[in-house]
Amino acid sequence: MAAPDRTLRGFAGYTMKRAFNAIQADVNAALAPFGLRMVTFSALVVIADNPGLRQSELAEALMIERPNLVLILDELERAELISRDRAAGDRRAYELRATLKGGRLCDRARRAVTAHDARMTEGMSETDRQALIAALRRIEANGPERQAHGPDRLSAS
Amino acid sequence: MAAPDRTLRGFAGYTMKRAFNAIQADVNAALAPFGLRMVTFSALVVIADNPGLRQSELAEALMIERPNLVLILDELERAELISRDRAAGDRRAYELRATLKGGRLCDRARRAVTAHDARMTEGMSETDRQALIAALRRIEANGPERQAHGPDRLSAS
DNA sequence: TATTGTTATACTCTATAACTATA
DNA sequence: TATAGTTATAGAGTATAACAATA
Repeated sequence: MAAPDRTLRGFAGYTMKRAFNAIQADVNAALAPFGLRMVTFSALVVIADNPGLRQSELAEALMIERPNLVLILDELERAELISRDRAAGDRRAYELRATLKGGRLCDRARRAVTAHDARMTEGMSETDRQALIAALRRIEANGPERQAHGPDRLSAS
Repeated sequence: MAAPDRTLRGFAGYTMKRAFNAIQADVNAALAPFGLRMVTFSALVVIADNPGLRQSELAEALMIERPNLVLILDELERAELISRDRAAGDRRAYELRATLKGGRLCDRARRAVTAHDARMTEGMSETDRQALIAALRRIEANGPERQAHGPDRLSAS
């Protein structure tokens, strides 16, 4: 008998949801030894790559609502992986930086995630893997446009 | 300046999460006029394609835990899109079927989702689209093996 | 007045244990 | 004893409103 979900398999969304579930389970298992989850790893990498980044900039980069980012950063700060320092020019804001410990953990976790990524894309050529990422970015770009950061063009009701 | 998340962009998982978020928002918008969500649509399609399917079989096909499926089916049943009939041979089980109304709505919703899928993959060739789905299935297959449905081979602790 | 970070809160999704009725 | 469906519940993840401090 054919697979019960054969119709759904023709849709990119359904197949992507199943693939992402597999990825998420695997990457969280890969990150657990470091005390990280997918979202805390993502935040740590972006902070390490962009010293002095503000929380609101990080929230925008990761498409996380500001309130939800607070607990994520609390977790990283409690583990002494990042620091929140008052910004010099604007005393409302914090500048985020990875600590020495955070930078080291980030490097090790990155290698673990690189190995995880290779495991999940096993059997695909590097060209296929790049094509996959390009297709995913295309889909993201085709999605409903995010609210612009500039002055708003639509007057809401 | 480079994108703050440039490192993460090299990982399939991060880019897939963002692409899936875009897809989910768009498909739910496409399904809202039908009173459906992604998961209720998926359940309805599989039921329509497999008349007489049991709840546990549907749960396995969609990788939804049985308890979570109950409310989804309650919702479809309340909307008179599916029926739950006691199975003839096994009075514990229910046989799921789409009602006439459910079948019609399913057809219309499928067309809307097909249009949504085309919108999200706009700019990609049909070959690229098929390659994307193949890559996603490969990733799913590379994931942690699901528990087998046959006799278990591992004795749990 | 607007913005940064925060608190409180609510809603969805998901996972597990335990129950019932059947087998 | 095991299975199908159910109930209750708890944990994530995510979204919005409102606040204090600052601009």
